[in-house]
Amino acid sequence: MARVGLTKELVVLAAAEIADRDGLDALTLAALAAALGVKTPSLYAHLGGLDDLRLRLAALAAAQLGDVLAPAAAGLSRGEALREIGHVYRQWANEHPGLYAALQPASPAREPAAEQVLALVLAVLRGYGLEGDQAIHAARTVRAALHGFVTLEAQGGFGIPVDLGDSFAWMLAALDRGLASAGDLT
Amino acid sequence: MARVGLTKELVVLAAAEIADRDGLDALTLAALAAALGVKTPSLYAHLGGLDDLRLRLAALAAAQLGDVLAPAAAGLSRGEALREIGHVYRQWANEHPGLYAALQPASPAREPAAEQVLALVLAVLRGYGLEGDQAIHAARTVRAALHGFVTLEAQGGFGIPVDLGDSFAWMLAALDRGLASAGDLT
DNA sequence: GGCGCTAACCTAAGAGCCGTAGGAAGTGGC
DNA sequence: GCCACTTCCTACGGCTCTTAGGTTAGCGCC
Repeated sequence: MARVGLTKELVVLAAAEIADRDGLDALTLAALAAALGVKTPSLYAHLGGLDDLRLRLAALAAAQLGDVLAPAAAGLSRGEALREIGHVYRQWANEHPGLYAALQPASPAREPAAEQVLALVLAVLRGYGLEGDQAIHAARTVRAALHGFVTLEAQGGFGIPVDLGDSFAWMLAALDRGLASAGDLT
Repeated sequence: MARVGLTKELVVLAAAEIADRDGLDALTLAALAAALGVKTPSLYAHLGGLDDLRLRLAALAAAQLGDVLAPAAAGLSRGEALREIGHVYRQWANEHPGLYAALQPASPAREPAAEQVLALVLAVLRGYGLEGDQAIHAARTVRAALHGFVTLEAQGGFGIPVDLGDSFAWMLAALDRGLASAGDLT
């Protein structure tokens, strides 16, 4: 019986590929096992099951997203930083639809990366003069807008034939103005 | 064999109740049949199957959401209208998590209601002086923010103990300022 | 009032999914 | 060379949706 030589890492990476290529729903243990040249039960040597796989995938996704976002805003401030973060976020989500979908629902597995991203966003918001609860409200606003846009885009939720890149840039500009005026109000 | 006397409408309403109470994932044909006091295959007399049920649920959800949104902004303009629409949207989504989830992914079934809501939003945006592509960008911005916030809230994606209602109101205010300044720029 | 048709409901069965149990075979340490 | 460990297997159970085919309840019509 030819051994394939799987490891947890290989299994999760293969799962990520399936999720990104065929959609998160198409990621079944049967499909994953087939992609690895193995029978389904063999996966249980490396995984605790489907739920465990999903958690690992969420952790991988959170780490990857954190890694691409971390350097995005370096040396930039306010509008430029927001725009850069937004575009990197959207690009990563578009390139990794399966992994992005795996981030929901929130799970403890992505806590560390989530805090990293939050810290990054809060740093940018300080440039707008936003701190304390104001900064939390603003961070949630930015996150909701980015997540909402990217999610709707992935599902084909935007029907009208107007360029999505333009709309996204417009949204980031509007957010910039909204955050700037919030900072001025304090 | 006591007949239950099902109709398509009753079946879909029962499905909506299950989805809102137990989550959309818990809505299986077996669970639905059990709730109706019937065996699973009997549902196929009223439905085309699980996919068909989901489409009908999406249509029901779109119609309901359209109905609560339609009168929300009556007689109001700009900031007030945006705030009112936002709060009604969030409240409905919070009260009907299963139905709200059934709206995704986009399906032809919700087209009519979607256009109704879009027209409503565009009318509000005209108050900001936004028309044409600008209005489309703005409508997408508003939709992304609302959808993102509500979705993250439903999944418990906001971890920090700062009041969510305050954050939502803050977001709507920031959107108002962002849209207002966009109108000024034209 | 009784017949027949429609449709609502059933049982049975098949394919696919996840997950568990228990056994065989390859691989590294002594 | 042998033993222990790990990987991988077959076999099975229970759940899902779905189809096929048969039975029965109730309404319209003669």
